[in-house]
Amino acid sequence: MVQESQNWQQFLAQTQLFQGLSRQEIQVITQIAVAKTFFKGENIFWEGEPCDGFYLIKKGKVKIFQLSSLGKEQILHIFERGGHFAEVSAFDGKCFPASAIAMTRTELLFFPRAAFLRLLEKHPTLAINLLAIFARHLRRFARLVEDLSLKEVPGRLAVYLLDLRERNGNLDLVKLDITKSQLAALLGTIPETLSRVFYKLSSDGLITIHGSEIQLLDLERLTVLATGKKF
Amino acid sequence: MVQESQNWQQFLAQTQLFQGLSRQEIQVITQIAVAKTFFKGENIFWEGEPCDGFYLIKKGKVKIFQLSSLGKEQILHIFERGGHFAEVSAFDGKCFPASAIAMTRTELLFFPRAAFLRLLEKHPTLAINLLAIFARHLRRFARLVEDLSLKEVPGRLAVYLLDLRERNGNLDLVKLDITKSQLAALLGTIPETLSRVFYKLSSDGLITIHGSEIQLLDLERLTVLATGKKF
DNA sequence: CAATTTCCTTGACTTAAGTCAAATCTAGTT
DNA sequence: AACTAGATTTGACTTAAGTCAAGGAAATTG
Repeated sequence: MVQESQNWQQFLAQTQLFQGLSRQEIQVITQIAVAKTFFKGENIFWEGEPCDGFYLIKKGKVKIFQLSSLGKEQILHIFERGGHFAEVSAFDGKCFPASAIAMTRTELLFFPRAAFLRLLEKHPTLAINLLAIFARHLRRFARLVEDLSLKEVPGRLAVYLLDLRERNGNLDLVKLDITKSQLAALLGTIPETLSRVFYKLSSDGLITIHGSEIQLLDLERLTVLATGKKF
Repeated sequence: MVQESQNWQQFLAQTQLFQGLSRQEIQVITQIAVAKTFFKGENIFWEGEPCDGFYLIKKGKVKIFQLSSLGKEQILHIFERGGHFAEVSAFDGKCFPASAIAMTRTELLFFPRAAFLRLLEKHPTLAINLLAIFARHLRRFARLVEDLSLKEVPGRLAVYLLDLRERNGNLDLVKLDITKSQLAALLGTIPETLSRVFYKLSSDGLITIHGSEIQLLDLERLTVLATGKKF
C-alpha cells in the first residue's frame, strides 16, 4: 500500500472528486484510502445495509442497481475507472439506497466515512467538487424518471442509442458496451421486451443489428422516438 | 423590500439551506434576494429553459413536474413554505430539468445565480447545507425510480399512504393534501387508474375512503404491498 | 476444441395500465 | 341557491409490456 501510493496520487488528482486539490491535500487523501479488490460478480454492498464509506474505481466496472422482490433489476448506473459511488450514503450516513456488484474483476479505493467527512470540512474545494458530482447525479436521475414514467421502451432505447452515438464521436455505427440483458435492466425493462423492440426498430428501418453492433439508419426518426413525440 | 427584510431574516435562518449561518451572512443573503409573486396555476419556469437562479418559497405551494409530449404529467416533488427548488440548475448553470407551476398563490424569493455562486464560495457552511439538500433529493429520486420501475400502482399508492400516515403522527386516518389527479401524477399514473386502484384496495379491505379522507385498515397488508412482495 | 454456461431470441399467453367517452360529483363563486 | 369549472368515477376497449417456456447463438473455460 505504501509503495503504491505514488501511482495513486496522480490517478486521484485526475478524478472529478479530487481535481483541483493540492499535492499535499492529495497526499492526505491517499493516506485514508484503503484498497479493496472484488471478483467478477461479487457483491460490494446491498441496498439497505449501513454505509461506512464510499468507493473510487481504480480498475473495473461496477453496477449500481435495485431489485424488486420478484427479481426484476433496475440499473441506476454503471461506473468505470475514475468513477466513484456511494458518496451520498457516505455523506449523510444513511443506508445504501441501492446495491453494488463488480461486473468485472475490480480494484477499488475505499474511503471511510469519518475521515472523508473531516476532509470535507477542511477543504472547501472538495465540497464544491462533491456538489458538482451530486448535481450530475441529480440530472441523471431526473432524466431516468422522465424516461421511465413518460416514455415507452422504444423511446428509451432510442435515447440510449443516440447517447451512445454521441459518446462515440457521432459515428452512426455504435457498439453496445454491455450485454443486451444489462441494457434491458438499464432501460427499466426485461430482455424479452428489449429483443422485440430491437426487432421492431430494425423492421421499421431505423437501425440494423449485427450482434452488439448497431447501425443507426434514420437519426431523424430515432430522435422523434427519443423525444417522445408520437410520429 | 427594505422594510420587509427584517421579517425575511428570521425566516431565512430557519430554512435548511441557510441554517447555521451567522446574522451577518443572512443579511448579505437578504440583499441578493428578489421577491416574486405568482398566481395560482401560473408557470414559474418550463423544462428546458435556461436557469438564472433558484427560488425559496415564502408562501404557497409549488409543483415540480415533467410532461410527456402526449400530455402525461410526472410530478417530481411538491414544495411548500421554507422549501427551495432549482438549486441544481442554479449551481451548474444548465437548463431546468423540469417545469415549475404555482399550485396556489405563491410568494417566492428569487436568488440570482451569480450572487448565489459567490456566496457559495465564500461560505463553506452554505456548501455543506447544499450538499445535504442535494443528498436528500438524490435519495428521493432513487426511491422514485425504484417505485416507478419495480412496483405497480397499488404498491406505489401503499407507499404513499403509509408515508402520509407517518408524516401525520401515525394516525390511521389520513387526509390527502393534494387532489387525487395530482396524486396520480405523483405516482406516475393517471386519475382513472388511481381511482380503480383505490377501489381495489378498499374492496380488498385494506382501506376505506370518504372523499379525501382515507382510513388505513390493514397496515400489515399495506406494508406488504408497499415493499413489493406479492402476497 | 469440446463443453458448459450464459445470453439472446421467439412464440403463445396473460395482465397491468392506458385511452376514450360519458356520467357524476364537488367546491368555489356570483 | 344556482352556476360553473374541475375533479372523480365508471364502463368498454386497446395496448404495451410482462410471464413462461423452449430453442438457438455466443462466449468462456477447462
